Amino acid sequence: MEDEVDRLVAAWRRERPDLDVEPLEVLSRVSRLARHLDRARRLAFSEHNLEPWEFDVLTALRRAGTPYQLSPGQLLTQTLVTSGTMTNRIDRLAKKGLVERLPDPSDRRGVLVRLTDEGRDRADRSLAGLLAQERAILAELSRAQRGELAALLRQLTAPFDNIPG
Amino acid sequence: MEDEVDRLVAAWRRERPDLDVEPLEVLSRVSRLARHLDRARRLAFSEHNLEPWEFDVLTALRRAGTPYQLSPGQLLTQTLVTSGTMTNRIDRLAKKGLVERLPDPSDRRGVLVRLTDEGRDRADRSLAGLLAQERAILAELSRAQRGELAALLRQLTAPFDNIPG
DNA sequence: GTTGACTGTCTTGACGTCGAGAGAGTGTGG
DNA sequence: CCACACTCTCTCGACGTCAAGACAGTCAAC
Repeated sequence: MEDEVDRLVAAWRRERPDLDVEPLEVLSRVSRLARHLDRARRLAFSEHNLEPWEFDVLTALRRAGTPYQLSPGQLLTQTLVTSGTMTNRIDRLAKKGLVERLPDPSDRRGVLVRLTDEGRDRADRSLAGLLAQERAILAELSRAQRGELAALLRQLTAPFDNIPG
Repeated sequence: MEDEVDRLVAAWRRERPDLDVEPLEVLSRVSRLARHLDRARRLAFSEHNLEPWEFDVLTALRRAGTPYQLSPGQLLTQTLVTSGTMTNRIDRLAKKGLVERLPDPSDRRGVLVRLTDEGRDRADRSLAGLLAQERAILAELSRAQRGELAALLRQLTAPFDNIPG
């Protein structure tokens, strides 16, 4: 089955036969698929009255385990946003009663963001919804193919995640 | 090599052993990698004084071939943005002299967006830069692996690209 | 020809993100 | 113990995106 990137690559080969556009076969697909996923997630979360960015923060805290708290800095590296954005997100989530800010007892510059009980419930319920949706998207592939795909992607993400950049 | 998604999945297995989080192995990596790619592209384009969104529009027109023109609607499907966003992008590119708006001779509702000579040069020059950067990122994989990865991703993107959604 | 559904583009207002930098606090080397 | 470089969070203004809807134009059925 052909996709939009096949058409894109064919067009470049016609217009710029002097260039090797093979990299686009992988990375343009990654970018476009991510964009489609964003849209699908937005739709799935709207049933739970959650925005994708809210999900990202709440689940990062949920994953941390009891007592469900992380510093803003730790949340940054997990969600790949800037510090200004995270301050804003925490403000809005706190106003909705899903998280609360506590002073970090061991560093007076620092802050700890803690999930409230309601925040924890919202995180748990929306995760199940997300997984159902993602399973449907991945039904195109066999279990073995999904494993291969995950392994190949890991090779590309690992350098970004480990060499801090 | 471990990546952030490995840590994320391990955390869920500890916190929610009742759930099957296998889908995250693939789709969280796609989302995170796309985010890293965005940042890298922004950096690469800044050498050419171009924003990623400008690149997306200019190259879509460049790929169309002589006379380098497409309707706003065609640009929408290629760039996955909404119509309001595209209107705004075209306005800004027109103000910079990289594209111009022409009335569509065959449909008076319609508009054609055409690349100017300078727009074309910018598209061509920045594409080469992007490809170089992407080649570096993909050097982690063998040629055969890149082919496999592209094929697996195509299976996931094709439904989105073909069933209009 | 008119009607009515549809299409293509643009307008508007709200929202979220970013980049740059400020301010408070830490901790190490001299 | 003091300076200085560094870390952490927050502030601010500019910007780009989105969703919803307005509006003009098209086209097929009658």
